[in-house]
Amino acid sequence: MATITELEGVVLGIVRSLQPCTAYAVRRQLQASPSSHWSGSAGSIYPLLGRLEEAGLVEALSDASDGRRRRLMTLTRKGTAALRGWILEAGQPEVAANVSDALRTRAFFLDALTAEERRRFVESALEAAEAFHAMTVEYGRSRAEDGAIGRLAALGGEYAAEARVRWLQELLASLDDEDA
Amino acid sequence: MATITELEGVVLGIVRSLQPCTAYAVRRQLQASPSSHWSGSAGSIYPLLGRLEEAGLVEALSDASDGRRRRLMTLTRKGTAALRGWILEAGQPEVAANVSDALRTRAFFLDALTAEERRRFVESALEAAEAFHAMTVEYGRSRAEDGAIGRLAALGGEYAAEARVRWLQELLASLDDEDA
DNA sequence: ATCCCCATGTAAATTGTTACATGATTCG
DNA sequence: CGAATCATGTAACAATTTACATGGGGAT
Repeated sequence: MATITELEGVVLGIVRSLQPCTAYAVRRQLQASPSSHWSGSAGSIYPLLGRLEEAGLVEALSDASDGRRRRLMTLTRKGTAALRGWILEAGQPEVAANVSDALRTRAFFLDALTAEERRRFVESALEAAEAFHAMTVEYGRSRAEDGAIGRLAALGGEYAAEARVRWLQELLASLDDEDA
Repeated sequence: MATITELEGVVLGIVRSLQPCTAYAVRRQLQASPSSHWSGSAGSIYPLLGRLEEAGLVEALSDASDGRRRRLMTLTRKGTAALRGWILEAGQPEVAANVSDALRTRAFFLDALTAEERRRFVESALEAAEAFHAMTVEYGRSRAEDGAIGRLAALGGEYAAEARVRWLQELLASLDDEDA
């Protein structure tokens, strides 16, 4: 069972939760996520689903009953197994280490700025982080409708967003100390 | 000033903090990060620094005084400006939304698993998340030597890792409730 | 009618990964 | 003297982004 990529895992998971569904519905779901890590562009999703189909992980059923041509996707048994395998990789150190945060990344280079710019950075980053946190909360609410697991999964994003706000507040406070 | 990519920003920042330094030193710095988001492979860094050089953001000084041929990189004034511009993008919503976490991503699809598998997922994920948290703490200690800003930046990663552990502990507890 | 959403795709360009290739130095 | 580390690169491949191209349905 050739290992699948992150995006492939996500797409399998979305297809399973919506099946039978169109590629377009998968894209919308991706775009609804507060994280912009994947664009959910047509150029990524259609070729990707084509690969999954060729590999026998999803099956498509063409339908044009209402004039609109569609391809309705479903996971095959093999696809379900691949999805489960991918989820259960979670114990591997590489998976736990696969994190990123563009805001935090920038903070590592703060000494390239003047004290004034630094303050501007932290203030605007804090604002953006708070707005993002609000988005994760909103997203959690929408996910809660899909059951307990959806809510719990979204909670992880809320906690992370919350932690980032707290961190930036402390950064701001320590800049104040510096000035004093 | 054409906007630069995330990895380009990071590389500019690292070069600035170590300059004059080799591409190899930049790679090591990237690889020392607890996050595996970028591999810091030769295949990414050498071409990237080539592009930055061509764009006039970094300058290279060839040196082979001790027999080992090296190219010592320095930021140009233009490179410093680009770095500052990149850092100060932090207020934009897209930057704050540019986050990812492979562990959390998988949790969204937990209902594809049986109750038993779910428990296995959370237990192994928690273990991996704790190990990762320990790595961030260790990393923070090493960064602290480079001054207050380095320590504060690393703290963001620690908080995020901490929040993830907390979240998984709650997930585990809610699975227990479910079983009972 | 016109605009927005549904729906499917392709093409070019960029970016990054793995693997390969080479060679000098340093440490045990 | 052999292994690890320093050091620089390239080649083939994979994956994704942006932009383009097309068309039907439903609402105002």
